Amino acid sequence: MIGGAVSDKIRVLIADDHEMVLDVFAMYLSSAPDMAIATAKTLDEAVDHIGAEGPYDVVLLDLNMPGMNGVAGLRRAIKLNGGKPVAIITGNPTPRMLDEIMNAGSSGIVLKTTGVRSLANAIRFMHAGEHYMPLELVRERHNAGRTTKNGRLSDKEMMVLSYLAEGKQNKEIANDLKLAEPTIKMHVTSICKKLTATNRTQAVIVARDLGLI
Amino acid sequence: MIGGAVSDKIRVLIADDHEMVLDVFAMYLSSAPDMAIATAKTLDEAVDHIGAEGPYDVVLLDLNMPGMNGVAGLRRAIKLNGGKPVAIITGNPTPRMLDEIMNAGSSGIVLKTTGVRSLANAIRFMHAGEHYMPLELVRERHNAGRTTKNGRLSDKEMMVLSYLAEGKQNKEIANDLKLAEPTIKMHVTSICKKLTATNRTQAVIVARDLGLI
DNA sequence: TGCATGCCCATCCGAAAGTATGGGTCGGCC
DNA sequence: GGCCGACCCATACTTTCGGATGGGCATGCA
Repeated sequence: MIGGAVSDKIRVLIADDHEMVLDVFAMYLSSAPDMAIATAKTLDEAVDHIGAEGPYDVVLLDLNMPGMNGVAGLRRAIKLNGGKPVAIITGNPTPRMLDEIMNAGSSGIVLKTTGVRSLANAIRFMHAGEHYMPLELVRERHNAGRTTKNGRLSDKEMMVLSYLAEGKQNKEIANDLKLAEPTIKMHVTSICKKLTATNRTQAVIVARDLGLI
Repeated sequence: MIGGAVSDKIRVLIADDHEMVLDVFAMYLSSAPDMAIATAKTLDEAVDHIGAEGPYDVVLLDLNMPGMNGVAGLRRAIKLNGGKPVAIITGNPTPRMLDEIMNAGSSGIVLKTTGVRSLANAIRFMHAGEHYMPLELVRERHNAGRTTKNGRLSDKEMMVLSYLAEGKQNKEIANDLKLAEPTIKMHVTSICKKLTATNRTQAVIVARDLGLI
């Protein structure tokens, strides 16, 4: 902490629909004397807080909260908070989600798996203008999951899989990727084998359950 | 509480990969003088605990924890805990998950959205041999979600949708439901319309995102 | 050098999916 | 009674999928 009046607390807003998580935040962080905590249970509540109290020094949003709609809610909050840091707090983010979160302009990601102790440090870090991301995420960013018992998915296969996960059909995928349709079919076949799925729909289901997408 | 020596504490085991959640449990429940809390971060850890310490009076398991594999891990824990109550703790369970959890023989479901205060009561309740389930779940059990902007899904449609979500094909579904294949096709078409999906794969995706399944 | 692997493409085929049309029963509701 | 909606079925058609076969090209490794 660099000097400053006692009243210069970091104003933190935390929003999560898991009231238990909110409880622990309030409990633990109220013992950190340099922060003032506000909480919300939906994105709309959080937005109201920001509207009424002005931008917070740090905003933490749960990704699966009502009103979030994936990164759409994140973007909304970032716009509202006037340039001050907005971060995501979540459990097991998929690689895809990580990309979207960081591309949306988030100041960082806090994992619920990391314990409360590191949270105060993460908040101060982001308040200082840094981007916070746990090491294990950075390391596994590219190679997360993708290894299955039947071999690992190649880059192209991951690419095709992400289109499958949107319900696209082979012709569309071929157009988007500038490839021929048979090539896409081949990739889909390969993906299904590696995921032990019998068709594209099952492949998407398995991939989701595995956190591949 | 029915009499008993002071040393007759309820032995509780809580397993969740969100260390934050574990923290709050330890913090809050240690102030409940009639309980002794143990924690774990994976199903295997929890199993080890049970193996070493014998069955716990109440076991709480996170559904999305490493090693759980849906209800499979729940069944494993129930078998191990020798008839004493095993419950699930989770965020936003889908109707489908609720069915599976209760059919697997769980003693109840605790929502992370309900705050810590009710947790101690839930534990004592289940320790007394009762089945615990939050009211909002009981009420919305049958009618959860299913209403979309294009109308609500009928019972038959929900049934077919659940098969779609397993990647089954029309012929299989027809056999299982003792219906003709064209009928299934009709239902699938109807489902896709109501979910604004262009094919079965997309239907499964939006249904999942909506928590319909 | 040979060989495996990943990537790309073409053609062909049968099966499945999706769409359309038409017709039937049942129950609830005005 | 007439109407509507949910459910059931059949036939027929087009598109898409999944699988198989066969070929070419580049990379890297033994």
